[in-house]
Amino acid sequence: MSRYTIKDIAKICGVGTSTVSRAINNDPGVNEKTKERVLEAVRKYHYIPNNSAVNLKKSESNNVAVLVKGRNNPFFQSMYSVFETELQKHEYTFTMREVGAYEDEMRIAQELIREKRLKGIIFLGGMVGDVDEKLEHIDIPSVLCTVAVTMESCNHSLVAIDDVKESEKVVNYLIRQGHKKIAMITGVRSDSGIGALRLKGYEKALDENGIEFDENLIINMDDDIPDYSYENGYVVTKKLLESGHKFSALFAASDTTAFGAYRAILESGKRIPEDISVVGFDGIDMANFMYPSLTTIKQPGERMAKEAVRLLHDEIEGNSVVSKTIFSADLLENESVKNI
Amino acid sequence: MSRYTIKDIAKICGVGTSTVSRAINNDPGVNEKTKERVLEAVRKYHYIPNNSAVNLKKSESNNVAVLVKGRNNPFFQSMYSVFETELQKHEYTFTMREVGAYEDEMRIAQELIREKRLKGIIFLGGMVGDVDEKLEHIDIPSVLCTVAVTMESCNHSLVAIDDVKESEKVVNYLIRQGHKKIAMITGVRSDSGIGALRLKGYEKALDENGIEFDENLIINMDDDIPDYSYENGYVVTKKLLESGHKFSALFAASDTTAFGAYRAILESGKRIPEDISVVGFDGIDMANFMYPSLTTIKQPGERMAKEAVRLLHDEIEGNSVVSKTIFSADLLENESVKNI
DNA sequence: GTGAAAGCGCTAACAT
DNA sequence: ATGTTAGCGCTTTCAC
Repeated sequence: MSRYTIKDIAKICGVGTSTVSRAINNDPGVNEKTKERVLEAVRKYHYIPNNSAVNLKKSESNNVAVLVKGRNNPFFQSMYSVFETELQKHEYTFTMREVGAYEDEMRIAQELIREKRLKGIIFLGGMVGDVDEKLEHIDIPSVLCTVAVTMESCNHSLVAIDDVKESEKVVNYLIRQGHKKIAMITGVRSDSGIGALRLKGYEKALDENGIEFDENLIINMDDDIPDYSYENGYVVTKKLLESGHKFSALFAASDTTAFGAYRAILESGKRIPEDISVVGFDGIDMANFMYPSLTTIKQPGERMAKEAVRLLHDEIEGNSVVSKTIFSADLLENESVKNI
Repeated sequence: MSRYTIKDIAKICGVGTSTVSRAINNDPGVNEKTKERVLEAVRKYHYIPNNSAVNLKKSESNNVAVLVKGRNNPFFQSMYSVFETELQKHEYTFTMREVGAYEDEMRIAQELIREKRLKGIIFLGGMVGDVDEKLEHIDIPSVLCTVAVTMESCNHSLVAIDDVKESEKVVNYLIRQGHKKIAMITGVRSDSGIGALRLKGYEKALDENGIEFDENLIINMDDDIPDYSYENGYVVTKKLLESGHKFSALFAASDTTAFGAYRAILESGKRIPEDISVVGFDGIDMANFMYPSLTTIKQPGERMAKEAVRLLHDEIEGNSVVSKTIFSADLLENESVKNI
């Protein structure tokens, strides 16, 4: 079965290629009848344009790409449909591209920019380190979304929450509920992203309340297991419980980690929240269906995605160049914390 | 900041474009020195080839695409890295493309075939209805993976499990444990995919054991909520509990649904498995960290992905045309079932 | 070992 | 309203 090109269709219909092109792309100045004839041939022979040729030819497009690092992050899942809807509202077509842990997101971004003649790009997740340097060669409007950078360290458009502040918030909440011995599961030892920021918030909260920092209650995720996984939360919590160090509350750096922690705690015969209170971070769907439901910090994923599109659009339209939006996240008070 | 093309680099280096092309693509017949010179310019000016042009020009590639319907299905998550590794082993480069619920997967497949000059394509998930008709215009080797088709109804390469048989297996297990009043959460009313197949297995198991089918114990997922979501499992289980119909065991059509069901059951004051036994289907990671851990049917995701690649490779190499592999899934006996 | 040139399939002037 | 044609940026003969 052979593949038809625009030339074939033109020949079949006895018209020029440009007429076929116009008919396909709904160009106004085409006779209704010829148009119908062309479209019928298109259907009949299952002609599908070659996007490589289209992209190559067009000097510009309305494509916007969303580049995701850590596609399986459940927190991102609430954002995908929002990106899609919002970009469509602004008449952009969009491409979602996942970048693997091993891949160079900047390289991929560059390839995409050329290949699809992107108008703009949104980076979702990832992107630690010197952001400005990394983005140096991205010569189209771009917005960072949900990346672990601090305001100051970055000279690009940005949508995020203040991980330090929010983590401080939830730990303060625990303290208000009477907890003093608060354990924390933070990122792997080498982590410099959200794990580190959330740990910083934890430390600040303790400090403000005159509670002494106890290294024994800080536990890093296991390097040999995917970080922020259920299993990691389970394994390290189990280790913590076995260590014998006492604590009345546990702050997990993510809801998924908290889920693993639940299992470890319950398995050890302890109850949540009667014996140990637990809080998470992210506010993913799962938190509400855990039993007891998980008290956590809920990031406003939908609003963040929407704002990222808005900033990108502004930048594309030239209305502004660099602007940052830091959202405040809400404490979602569920059942996993006991007032002692 | 301007974008460099191969011509620019050629000019800068004082060579022809073909030399640049050869240098970039590691063509053997290039003088080491010129090659070095070219690559340095490439680095210096951040030249990145335009993939559209590359794809357009090349008459064939080693690209294989994996087209996923329902990317967020957690069961698929264990498969992605396997596809990647296995395809790489066979020297294929691979593209993962998600197709939205609203999108026409066949259209996208066709576009991809032309755009990337695909050698083969794997369809992961989706694909209900008349598969043969849908695939009629896919003129490259293709393999269906984890789709809800029955062996007979499809004349294409296929990797799957037998949903009916496996569901029968888990229900039989419940019956062996002494359960007679077994409720089931199945797909939405209009579902003709896995929900329907798994329901059929349930019916068969009951039938074989002379247990009367009780319509009151079958509950469809709610149309107004994403199917197979936690929430759907929660909502319908709650409804079932409130209906007052008695049952000692609950079979949820997926692990995620079972997770929602857990919450509904526990919230109602009942215990798992003492009061109600629960089983799921899929065998995703989560099942092992639920409390109690969920007894379920574990689909061999990794092996299925591997086999899909093998079949595709065979087909590409012309060793075979159509072959089907039906894997058997294992009953994962965890803690959520009580012997009564 | 290297360059010139043809052409992949399409769109968009520019003609007519 | 429609056809002709020049490239988009690259790879790949084919000469040298």
